[in-house]
Parts: sequence; structure tokens; C-alpha cells
Amino acid sequence: MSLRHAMLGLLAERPASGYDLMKRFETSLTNVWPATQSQVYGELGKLAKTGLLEVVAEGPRGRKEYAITAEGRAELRHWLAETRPERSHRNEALLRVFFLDLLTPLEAVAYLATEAERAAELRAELEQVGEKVDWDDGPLSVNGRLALEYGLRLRAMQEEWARWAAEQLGGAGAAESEAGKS
Amino acid sequence: MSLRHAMLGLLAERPASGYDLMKRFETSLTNVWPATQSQVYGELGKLAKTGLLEVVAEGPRGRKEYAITAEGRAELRHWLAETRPERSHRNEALLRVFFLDLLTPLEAVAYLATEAERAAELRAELEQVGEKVDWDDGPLSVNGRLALEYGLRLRAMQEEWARWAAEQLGGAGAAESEAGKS
DNA sequence: GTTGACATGTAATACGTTACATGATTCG
DNA sequence: CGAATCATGTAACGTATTACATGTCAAC
Repeated sequence: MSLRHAMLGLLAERPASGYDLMKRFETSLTNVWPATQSQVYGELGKLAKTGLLEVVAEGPRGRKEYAITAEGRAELRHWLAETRPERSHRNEALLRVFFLDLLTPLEAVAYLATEAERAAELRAELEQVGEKVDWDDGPLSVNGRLALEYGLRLRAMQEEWARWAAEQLGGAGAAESEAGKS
Repeated sequence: MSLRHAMLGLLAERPASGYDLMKRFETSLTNVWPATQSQVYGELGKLAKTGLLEVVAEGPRGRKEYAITAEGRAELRHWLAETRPERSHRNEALLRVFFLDLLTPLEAVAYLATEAERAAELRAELEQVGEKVDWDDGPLSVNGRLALEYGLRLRAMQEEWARWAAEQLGGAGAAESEAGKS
């Protein structure tokens, strides 16, 4: 149930409307906790009803600005300081690895090579993000820098692993390919 | 919808009952694609109804042994060879990093230190798994070795990152702590 | 006046978790 | 005969995705 905490966290910095929050989910949080518009509006309603948020202003076009309450801050702190994060970690790309023997060796190597390339691409995208962000833009950007570094290291690791794994199979793949030729 | 493909993949090796599959989810696949008993039985029913699986034997205690059909193999191959894995990647531990400024510097550093320790623990657990597995036990164990290496590298990366991140904040935390003392 | 950004919501569907519910067989 | 394991299923609830549905305001 971390969507709730993501929203409380964003609102802890400053009040915002559902629309505002959506934009922040799409930018900074998109890589760690994606959320859809439906989810955000739905959860705003629930959080307001349970007193963790309150509507502090209404603007044009039915705009409702929400702010975190003392109770909301308490819940957020509790989550941050007194609970351990879940590490469920479903990983479709890795699931496929378990079944790679159902492909030909060449196909399997190709899969791993594509994974390596994709990791490199994602890494490059993150580097772009890093260059665009204003690092003097408050605490969220300081923390964002830490999260960004995690992403860079993760993608680097994934690329290296995929190349290593391809090599592990590559022996077999290459051998079979060579055998086919001779 | 990868639960379905995980099940097809396991059944591609050999036929099994829901109960058998559960055990395999709890051991080899638990780290990449956890599944509950409810899910497994539910999905078995759906897969049989759509013709991707069939019941090939009935045993004591109502045991039903399922085998993958030609259609099921086709679907599995299609998934493996012709679709790209999803990389949605919700990460609660990293979400918290964005809000670390809501804790005191010392609390934040403590959070990262705990994360580093947890990563080290998980890495040690994986090493244990690696020592117990019979690596000459068919294709699934060959692939499992690749997946295991991914896990080892991931945990090592996480530990290093968390220590690095703690150091980044640690300057501030230590300085404030020192300031408080003086 | 029309396009684009702002702004909020609901409905249908699927996926996942927990708890409930039941019973058969084997082994000591 | 009692405990452990084998074995299957349903129900309730919560979370997530997609699509639908509506309407306002500002700027050109």
C-alpha cells in the first residue's frame, strides 16, 4: 500500500491537486512508483476521508488543493522510520531466463544481447535525466540524486550480467553454430 | 500476465499437479515470480479451459496431473521469442529514499545502513542456495545458475549503493551530530 | 472559435493476497 | 489412531490498468 505513502510524501513538501500530483508521478517517481490518474484521484478521496489529507483550497475548474494533516505526517513518519520496505521483486525478464533452454542457443543468446542493449539504453536515458535536473532544487532533488545513482548502477549491473550470461551460453551457441557450418 | 507463462514453462519440462507446481514456485521461482496456491489452482483451471494445458492423469486424493499441449508450447515460445519483458519495477525501498529528508540525518543514515545489511543478508542466503543446488540437474538448473548470478550481483550492487548513499548523507549527519555535541 | 492544457471523476476488468473450507492417504 | 503431508478448491478484499465520460479556462 505504498501509493498512499508516495502521495503523502509528495504532499509533505507542499500542497497540490490531483493533477499536480500526477505530473510529479510521471516525472520524478515514474521510475520507482508508477501511478495512474485513476489511482491518484481515488486515493486522494480515501486519504481525505480518513483525515490524513484535507482540502485547503478550491480553484477554477473544480480544482481541489490537498494538504497533508498532522495525522498524515505521523503516518508518513511511521512508515519511513518504523516499517521495513517490502522486497517482492517480480522480475519478468529474469523469469524468462529460467526457460531459455526452450529456445535455440542462438535465440537465447540473442535474448540476452537484447537485454544488455536495453539496459544500456535505459542507463543512457537516466544519464539524460541527470543532466536536466536542477540539483539545487530542494531536498527532493538531493534524494533524487541518490535514487538516480541507484538506477545508473542497476542498469550497469544488468548490462554486464546479460553480457556475461550471453557468454556463458555463447560457448554452446557458437559451438553449435560452428558445427552446423562444418 | 506472466504467471501463466511461468506455469507453462514449468510444465514444459514435465507434467505436474497444482500441488507439485506450488512447491516449485516456492523453491526455484520464489525469487523471480512468487505465486500463491489460490493463483496456481485458479490459473490451472483457466489454462485447461483454453486448451493450453490438459489433464493427463488423475491420482489419489483428487490429484490431477496437467501437461502442456502443443498450443501451450506455441504460446510459451511466442512469449519467450516474440515479446519483450515488462520492466515496471515498483521499488518501495527506493521510494523511501525520495522522502529521506523527512527523517533526521541520523535516521536517514540508519535507514541506508539497514538496507545495506539487508542486501548483504539476502546475498548470503543466495550463496547458500548456490551451494545446495545440484548443478548437473537438467536445463532448469543451468538457467537457474544464470538467474542466481543475477541475484548475487544485484544484492552486491544494492549493498554498495546503500553504503555509498549513507556516506553521501553521512557527512551531513555526522556534522550535525558533531555540532550538537559541541 | 478552436485548440491545448487543466481538472476531476466512474466503470469494467484483471491480478494478487489472505483466509476459509474440506477431505484423503501415508507413515510411524 | 494421530500427525504430517498430500491435494483441491472458493470467497472476500485490496490494488492496478484501461477506457470511458465530462467539463472549464486561457491563449492565440
